Parts: sequence; structure tokens; C-alpha cells
Amino acid sequence: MLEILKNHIGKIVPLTDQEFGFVASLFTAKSYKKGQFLFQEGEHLSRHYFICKGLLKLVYTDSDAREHIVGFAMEDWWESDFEAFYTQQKTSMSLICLENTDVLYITLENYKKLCGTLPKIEHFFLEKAYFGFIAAQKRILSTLTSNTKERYYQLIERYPALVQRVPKSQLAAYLGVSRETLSRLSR
Amino acid sequence: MLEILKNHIGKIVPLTDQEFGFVASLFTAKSYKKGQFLFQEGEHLSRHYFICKGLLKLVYTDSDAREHIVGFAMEDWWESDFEAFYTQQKTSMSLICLENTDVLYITLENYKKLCGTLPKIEHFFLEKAYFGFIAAQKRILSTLTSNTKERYYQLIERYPALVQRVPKSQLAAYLGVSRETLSRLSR
DNA sequence: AACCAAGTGTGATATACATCACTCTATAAT
DNA sequence: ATTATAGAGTGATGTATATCACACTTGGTT
Repeated sequence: MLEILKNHIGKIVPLTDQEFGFVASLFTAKSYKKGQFLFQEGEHLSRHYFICKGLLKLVYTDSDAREHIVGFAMEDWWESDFEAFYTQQKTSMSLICLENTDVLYITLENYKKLCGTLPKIEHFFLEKAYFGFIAAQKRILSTLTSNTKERYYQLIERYPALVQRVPKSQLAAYLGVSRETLSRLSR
Repeated sequence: MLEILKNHIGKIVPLTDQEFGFVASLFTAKSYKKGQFLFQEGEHLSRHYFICKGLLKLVYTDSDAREHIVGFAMEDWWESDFEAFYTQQKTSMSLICLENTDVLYITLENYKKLCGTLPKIEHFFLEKAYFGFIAAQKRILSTLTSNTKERYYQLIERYPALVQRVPKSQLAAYLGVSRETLSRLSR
């Protein structure tokens, strides 16, 4: 699993073996089964997750117990409740496995140590943050400019592998429409 | 105007006078009148803007010539078409003054020089990027969980000063509803 | 073989919102 | 003083989507 992380980081900031040895020493591997929670709404959260294998959903559950999917995460993605992690508040969302999943996680303490020691890694996370922000802005723009059908086809185009692996009811919860409406789209 | 920037950065990473002198040498001041474009869809963009005074909208215009407001920017905010700036593609959006506006801008070249020289500043931008991402994610969640009326009141609660200064038709273009629907909300 | 749960499709009805058309007001321009 | 213009309110109507109810398929479990 560490090899996956090394390749992933190396695409943006190449690291020497020694540097990566330090990075690796700050991560912990863990596996989860389909249906398990990595964290749950209202908990304290001290981990940022890198997904080596598997598929997850980041979920907000509203007062009527409806699930809204803030995002999916699969191989080579980072995920967490970022506000809760970074500002050390209680989580407002849950991270749940849609498939059996292997992750590497880093604690906030180690994250700070890492960025303080290796500026290259801070640059790596900055780049990740920029592209996360850009992707979020595109999703907002998509809801402003497009109807449900268009948004669904944009999703297929943008993340074809994801759409194959996720039930349509879950895609509906991501797009913000009912599963019935999504089911009727192609007519 | 430089004093505003110094205070702004200093809230996250305190700088010595010498350090800030270097920062300041890489920014350029410029003023715009209400209605002017800082940049326009389809242009090349090499500047990242810090708003010292004024109010702007970041706009995407669709194929039917409808304006969709991706975001507003006012005092103490940073704005640009971030993807275009950072990856040096053509802009897909326009940045337009809603009031007379004073900005400080930094070019991509100077931005890279700055981050390469002063790791503290890279940390500053990382923090800005994180909070930008968190805010975008909250806006997405707001569209998933809430109806128009709720989203409008969330906007008022979150940015009361902004709502005072922006015409309701523009708020409608930000919320993604027609101005008529926004006008009928309170009934 | 029988049963159960998850995922999906679809009909009927209700509702939120868009759209078009018109009006009114306040402010700026002539 | 008169005329534009921007912003905002509102009535009538059409449409996209939510909601409720039920049926069907599939793969796993007893």
C-alpha cells in the first residue's frame, strides 16, 4: 500500500527514498468492510484518509434522516471531513464504505509534523487543495447551469468508472434528485 | 492598500517587515469602476486578485447568454478564475465590478517566486485553499439539503453585509433561481 | 426450493419553480 | 421638468421534479 502512496505523491513532488521513508513512518494502514463507517457524524476526527483500494461515500444525514452524498472517494483519492479534521471540531458528516476498502491514514499531529519538516509535502497538499476547490466550484456551476439529465451525463463523462460501481440510488443522492427521477431520465 | 494586505496575511502567518517588503514588491495596485471587467471569459489570465475595497462578481455566461454567479468577492477576499490562473488555460468565467473596486494583484510568475522563497506564504495560501474548499462544499451541501427559501436565509445569515450591497436579481443568479421566485419567497 | 433484501422501474398526483407579461418605484440623464 | 433605466413585485400558466404506491428482478441466505 505504501508503494501506491509513493507513486501518488511522486506524480506531483518527487521524493527521495529517505524522504519517503519519513513520510511512510507517519501513516497507518487499515482495512474496512463494505458498510463500515470510517467515522460517523458527531464524532471527533483526527485522521485524514488516503484510499489505496475500495470505494466510499461521504454522507450528510439531515434531520429527516435523509442521506445526502457530499462526495465519493475511490483509489488514489484523499477523503475526510476536512473542516472537522483541520479545525478539530466534531464531524458533521460520515464516511462509509460502499466496498471493502484499504486506506492509509495520517493523524493531524503527524500531518503538522510532516508539513513542518518537508515543505515539498505542504506544496503537494496545496496542489490537492486547489484541485479540490476547482472541482467543487465546477460542481456548483453544474447545478447552476444544467438540469438533472445534463448533470447526470456530465457525471458519467467525468467519472465513468465511478458510475459503474455505484448504485443509481446513490448517484441520485449525489446529484440531489430522487431515485425515481433519475430512473426516468432516459425517456 | 499594502497595509490591508499585511494585516490580512499577518492574521495567519506573521511576517517581519523585511519579509513583507519582499511580498509587497511582488504585488501591483489597480483600481476599477463599477461595471468594468477585471478579466473576461476566453481571455488568458495571469493575475490573482486581492480585493482591498469594493465588490465583484465571478460570472459564468452560458450558451443562452444567461449569467450564473459562481461567487462574490469583497474586502479581504481573494478572487480569480483559479483553474485558468493556476493551469494557464483560457478563462471560462468573467470577473466584474459591482462597485468601484481597488485591488492588489500578483502574477503567476511572482506567485511562484513568492511561494518558492517564503514557505510561510505557501502555508498561508494552503490555509486559504482549505477554507475555500470547505466553503464550496458547504454551498454544495446547502443545495442538496435545502429549498430556495432556506438557502436564501442561510445566505443572509452567512454573509449579511453582502446581501445589503448586492441587488436581489444578482443574489438569485447566485442561488440558482429566477429573480421572480426570490421576490415571492417571503409569502 | 423457498425466502428475503437491495436495487430498480413506473404510474398517479401534488408542488415548487420557471417563464412571460405587465406594473410600479426610485434614481440618473437629458 | 421630462425621460430613460435599473430594480423589484406580482398574476397566470406550463413544466420538472418530489412523493407515494406498487411491481419486478437478482443474488444471497436459510
